[in-house]
Amino acid sequence: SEICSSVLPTARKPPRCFLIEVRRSLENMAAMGGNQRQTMEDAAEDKFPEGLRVLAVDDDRVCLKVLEVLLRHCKYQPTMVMDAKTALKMLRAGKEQFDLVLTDVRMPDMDGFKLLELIGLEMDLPVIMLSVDCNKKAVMKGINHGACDYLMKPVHTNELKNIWQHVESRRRSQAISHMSRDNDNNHRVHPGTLARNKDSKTKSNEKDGSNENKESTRASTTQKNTRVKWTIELHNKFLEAINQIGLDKAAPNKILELMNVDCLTRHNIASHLQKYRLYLNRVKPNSLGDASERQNSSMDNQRNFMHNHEHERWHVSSCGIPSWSPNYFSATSQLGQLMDSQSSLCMGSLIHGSRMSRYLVPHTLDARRFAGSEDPPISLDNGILDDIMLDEFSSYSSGTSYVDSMRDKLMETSKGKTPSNLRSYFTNTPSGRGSSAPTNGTGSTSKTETNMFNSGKTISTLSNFQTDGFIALTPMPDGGDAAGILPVQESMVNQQEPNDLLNDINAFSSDDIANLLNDDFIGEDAVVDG
DNA sequence: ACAACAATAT
DNA sequence: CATATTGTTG
Repeated sequence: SEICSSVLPTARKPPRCFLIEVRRSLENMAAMGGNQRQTMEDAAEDKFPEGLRVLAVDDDRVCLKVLEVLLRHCKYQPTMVMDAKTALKMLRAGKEQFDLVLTDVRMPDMDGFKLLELIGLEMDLPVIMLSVDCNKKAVMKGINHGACDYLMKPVHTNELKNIWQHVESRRRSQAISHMSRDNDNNHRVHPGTLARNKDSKTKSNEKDGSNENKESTRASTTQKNTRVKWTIELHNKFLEAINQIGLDKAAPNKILELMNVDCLTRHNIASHLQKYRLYLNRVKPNSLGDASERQNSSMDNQRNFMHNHEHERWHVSSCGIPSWSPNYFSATSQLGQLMDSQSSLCMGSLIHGSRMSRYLVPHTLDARRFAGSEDPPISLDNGILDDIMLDEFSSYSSGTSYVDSMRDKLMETSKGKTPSNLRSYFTNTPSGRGSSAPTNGTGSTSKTETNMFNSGKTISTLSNFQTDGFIALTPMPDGGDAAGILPVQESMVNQQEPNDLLNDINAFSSDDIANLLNDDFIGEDAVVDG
């Protein structure tokens, strides 16, 4: 009970027989995964923290040595590694099992945060950060990235003595989820007494037994249930496949073949396809049009299809942008299809245009490639986007940057349709920012954009800016609407996805907002790491 | 509590 | 394979 109260103070309300159940689950787990865990649970749970398998990473020899000594002093079973990549390799190889990872933050090559992130993506392991840097921002970064603790460097034994709690806590939450499933089964199949159930379990009976085996093996490998993240990239492949086959003929297996992505199964695709079809129905409930029409418009729809997804990591991550609930968009969608198709772009572009992209890597697939290639973790397969990215990073201030040209185009096409003061937004730099800032160009663009579309409303402060402005991007109250933008797309892009350009425009604005917010609210360059 | 997503069951 | 249900997450 002591543990319960200290480790799980905020846990969801515990089921009735919480303690009993937890204990039972733990016993089960120990029994099942015995091969791998013999070291402890099996033997005696009371001296649990002993032998905790800790993987410690630090590039500094001395620190590492000290750490090792301390860890041993705590009777853990430490494995020391000098760099993150090796650590990752070991974890991936899965040859040795670990209960916890302890990593320094500042390391050459791959830093602790990256390691943390990859571990979070690929496996279910508590990670504790170590650093001399005790400023709040750094700590927050660690926490945001999913670290379960952040210890200041020089580390003391007392601190290390406690780290096992994280392991236990995690294990426990696993146990709880198993437990609830067990409960369900029990209630459904035979509402017998607890004792009886326990008996039946030890006998390892047919149905329940197999189930549990599956679960426990999975749990014992410490691999997460591979949950596929349908990133933009993946989804694009998916769409490509569907377009080749034809929506009506598209079936999971065929799609799988065409997509040629090794981390996907037929089921994954089936699931996604299901969601996709539901989505299409939602957007176009009465689409009785012929195939070709459907194809074309599906192109549009597909863009917004993805936009609900990846927000989980996204808002947590760099830039400190407040999260826009994806629902925000859908909730407002009474405004109609037009908005529907455009609003999505915002989200999509957020993902494309900003550094966030690195969170969107389909995990199993290319964590490897990802880890190997240092800088831009993914290459967006779309040429335009690459260009944008380049522009974004290399030629901000140049007079011929993409931004500038876009601004010009926008100016041109929107002449006369927008209030006269619009022009000033294009030419003047936003008041808050120094005119020498490299992001200047984009800054003004975004401001322009939002203001343009918002011309009817008032945006008085930046804080309104981020929400109001974004929504305002889409619904254009009068006939002036997209007309100002679409022609531009056509003239500049001859790709199959004219919306990409629009997308990219938004990408800038989103990124800008990020920057603006950063500068104005956070003051320093937030969490963005090189 | 709820919605969206993805896995899993039918 | 399509569809329904379940589990997980934010």
